[in-house]
Amino acid sequence: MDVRTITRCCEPVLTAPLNGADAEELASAFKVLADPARLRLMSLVASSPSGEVCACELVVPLGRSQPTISHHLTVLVDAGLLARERRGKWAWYSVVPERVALLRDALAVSVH
Amino acid sequence: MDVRTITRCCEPVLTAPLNGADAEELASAFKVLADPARLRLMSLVASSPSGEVCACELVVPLGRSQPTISHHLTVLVDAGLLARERRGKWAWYSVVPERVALLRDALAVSVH
DNA sequence: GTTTCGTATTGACGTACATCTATGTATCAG
DNA sequence: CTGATACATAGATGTACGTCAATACGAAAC
Repeated sequence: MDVRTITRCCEPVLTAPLNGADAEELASAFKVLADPARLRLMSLVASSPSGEVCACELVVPLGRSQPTISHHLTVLVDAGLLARERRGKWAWYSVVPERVALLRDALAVSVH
Repeated sequence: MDVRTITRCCEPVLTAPLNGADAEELASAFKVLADPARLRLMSLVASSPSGEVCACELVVPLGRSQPTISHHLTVLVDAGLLARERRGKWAWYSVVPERVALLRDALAVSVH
């Protein structure tokens, strides 16, 4: 998903019927979160005191190969959930809270 | 996912590091929402004035076969997101807002 | 009982994707 | 320049799952 759509994604699921396009977009967003490795990466980055984590600190705790971690981090960055900043040889990642909040708001419950 | 776990699922993603088991559980929950057909079903049921919808009203708007709709509805029920009630030949579905709220709360953002 | 209708299940097929190994790219040290 | 380090990319493989046609199940009508 294009990060530039961050201000408009996503329509609430539970207030009005979703059309096909909005459903595809929102499903793609949830698909990024629908993986245990990516959820753990999000939580590790978010729970860091400094708010950012070097990729080198993420391989061991997840117990996956370095390419796999790199792949998941790229997916999260492409989805706008993480921000990547390169410093020399290292890549530092931080959570984009506005993006998470948008997905959260998509699950707003309307009381009947 | 077992509906009986409704009161404990899920750990917040962004406040503390997720262990493997919690990550698996939460990923399974999001996986249910990571499908456009299921999101549209949720929105159609939720936006019904009466709060419940007959399965017979859900096939045409989604443009999929009846078995496919039935499959998705079963997935949503098994995940605790929808409740099914049979009345004679018909099956009526309603949203379980507490369950949606739990997933929503799992995306709570902790401000640094 | 028989038929009809609404829904659920089964089995098959194709696609998507998580993961790995191997390799490429970029940066720093010497 | 050379080697080492950190990360990304490419290609391959196995599994998961969305979808359908066909069938089974169950309830109501006659």
